[in-house]
Amino acid sequence: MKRHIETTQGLTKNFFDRDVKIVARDLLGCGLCVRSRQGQIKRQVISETEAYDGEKDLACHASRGRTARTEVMYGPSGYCYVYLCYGVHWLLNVVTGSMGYPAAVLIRGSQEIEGPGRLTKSLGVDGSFNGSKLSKRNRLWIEPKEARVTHIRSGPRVGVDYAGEHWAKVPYRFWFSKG
DNA sequence: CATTCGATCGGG
DNA sequence: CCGATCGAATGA
Repeated sequence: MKRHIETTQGLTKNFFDRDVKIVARDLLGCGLCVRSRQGQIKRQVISETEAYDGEKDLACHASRGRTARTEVMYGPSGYCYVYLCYGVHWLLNVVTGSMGYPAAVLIRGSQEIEGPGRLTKSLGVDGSFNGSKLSKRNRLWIEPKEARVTHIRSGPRVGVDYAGEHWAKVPYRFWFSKG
């Protein structure tokens, strides 16, 4: 009998408790869901992600150590790291891996909406979700992919040219196309 | 304090 | 191509 727990509670800790690159790939095709206070549910199929992998990763916010902002990334996996970018856009990340190891996946886009800032705006995700656990109870969760995602591509992350020769070019950006 | 600079977006 | 816009990080 197929367990019903995944579709009722969304992805759980064992999913996020893995290497951030694996999680970033595996999130492609999954459903990012938000329930408004009025009870309306919006669902977007994740189509593009980026992995930020620990203090050694010069593009990762945690590369400058533990601060009030990066604290969430050091905590347990499955929690949201939401921060304001360029003073305008809220960007949504999901903490992954072991407790104490700062890593997170940036959700960059869905099949309908391209762009990390546009996606959060459309879903109504803002800083108030920072530090919250992904769960239906907290109005933000991710459902497992329904179909197998093929044609996964990878390449350098966006906007991290400052991160040095290696980390600026490492292929930690993942996306898939319908082709 | 003062200054710099982004994991971006939309408009011209 | 460029300006908007603001908080985190850095340095004096």
